[in-house]
Amino acid sequence: MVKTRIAPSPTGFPHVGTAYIGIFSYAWARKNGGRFIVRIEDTDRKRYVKGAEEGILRSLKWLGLDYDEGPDVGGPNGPYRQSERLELYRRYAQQLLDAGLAYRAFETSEELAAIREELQKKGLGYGYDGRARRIPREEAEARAAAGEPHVIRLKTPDSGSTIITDELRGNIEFAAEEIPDVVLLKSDGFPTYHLAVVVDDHLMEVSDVIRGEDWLVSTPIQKLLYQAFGWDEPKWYHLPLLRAPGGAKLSKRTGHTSLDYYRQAGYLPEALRNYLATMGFSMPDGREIFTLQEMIEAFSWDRVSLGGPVFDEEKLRWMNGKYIREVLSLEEVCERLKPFLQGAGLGWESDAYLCKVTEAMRPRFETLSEFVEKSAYFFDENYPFAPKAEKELKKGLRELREVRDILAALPELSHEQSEAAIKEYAQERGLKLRKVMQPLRAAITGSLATPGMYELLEIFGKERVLARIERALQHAEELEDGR
RNA sequence: GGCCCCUUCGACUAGCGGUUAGGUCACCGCCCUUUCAAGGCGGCGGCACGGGUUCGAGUCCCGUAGGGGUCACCA
Repeated sequence: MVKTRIAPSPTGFPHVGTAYIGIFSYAWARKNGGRFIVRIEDTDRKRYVKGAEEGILRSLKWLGLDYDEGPDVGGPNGPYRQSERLELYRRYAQQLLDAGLAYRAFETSEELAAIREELQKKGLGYGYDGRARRIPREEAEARAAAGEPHVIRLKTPDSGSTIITDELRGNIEFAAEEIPDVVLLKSDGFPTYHLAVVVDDHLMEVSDVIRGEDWLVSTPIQKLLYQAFGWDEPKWYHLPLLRAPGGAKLSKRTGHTSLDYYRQAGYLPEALRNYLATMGFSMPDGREIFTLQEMIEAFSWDRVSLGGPVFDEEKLRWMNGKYIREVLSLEEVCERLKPFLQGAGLGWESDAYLCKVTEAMRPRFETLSEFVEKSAYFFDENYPFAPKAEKELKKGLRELREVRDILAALPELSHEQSEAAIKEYAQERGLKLRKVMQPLRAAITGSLATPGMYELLEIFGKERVLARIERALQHAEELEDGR
């Protein structure tokens, strides 16, 4: 059975990179009718951030990546939090020690720094020369028994090479000199990534490891570990890393990397997930808007490209707008807008009203928060007047008063009736339509960028329109006086 | 710097030996139009470079360059 996992570290906010890898892991598992699991890699006590795990799990769910096993849902191979599996790692480290495949090392961090520097001078790329291998077994055990702080290191080959198979790139060969005797168990008794990931992936029966390319060069270490334990290694897939505009790895400095940001900015999880999927994956028919389900159906590794994709928020915005105006139903969009309106302290008289406004605004906003920014005048009678709107008001006072009377004479401001009346008025007076529309628009919205006038009139209704015009007229007078 | 990976328009990508190198975002123009959008139509723009292999290379091989990753008791 195909089993994939996402293994985030709770060291901060939920990262888009986690979601990106998660989407591919999820798709591959579902494609094969397999399982997708979440494991929390919290073995670094220094970098642990309280609440980070919750944020990550919430984000995965938000994106629709439901997992079959995880720290909060359990599963047959738990616990799914590495900090709760320490005994396991110690036991397996001991096993390697007993087999002579690992050894205890007693250098302090200062000594290691010195060794590293020395090796650096000799032009060697990494930081430990394996000197503790020479400590006799009995002596090492005695020192350990006496409580001397130490780590356990993997004994890697002195010569030859290790060849790994990356499913996306083929065989990659690493010379023995490139594979250091890495630490497996730290002096605090916690495992390092290498030990923990191998033990857990094996015990949790992960068959396909899908992760970021930054892990590629550490794969031989893990392969060696699988061999040391006598276990079958999983298939390895290394996805290119997301880049920031300019090419550097996406980071806090170069762009928005927190999933919380995207949620708060009013991006839809469907759109973000869709956009992330296009970072490396493409549909056979070239379509860019597709559901998770459609991705799963069409998914194939030879449709995945290996160049590091640049994350372009501009295009994400476009895609989000596309979802708002073409993918989600109008009712769905209205629902999603509610928390954003509430967050801005705006209320709406009824769902029907909110939906009418949303319908009119639909082609005019690309994120949910943008709707709030551009639509406040629909939800507040004391809307402000933009400078440009004030200018239109002053220029068109006469037309505004006249059109007010025209509208006041109508029984109701339906699209059809308003249009007929306004057009007739403009024609009789020989006015360009915009000469009457712009002052009216400025008056009833305080803005010059709005939906069509007849929709506005219908949405507000006669009473509110007339009240708004009066208020604008008054505002214009105050402007005159102030001058 | 050593090692490893990657390389098609500014960005995301299609292409899997024979294509006028296609699509999307962005940008520009036109249309629609009461404003702003959306939408429609059109345009700009690319196979990093050099060698091979081949009747024929964006597609295969080698080299160079560029970009990225990695060299922790972090993941």
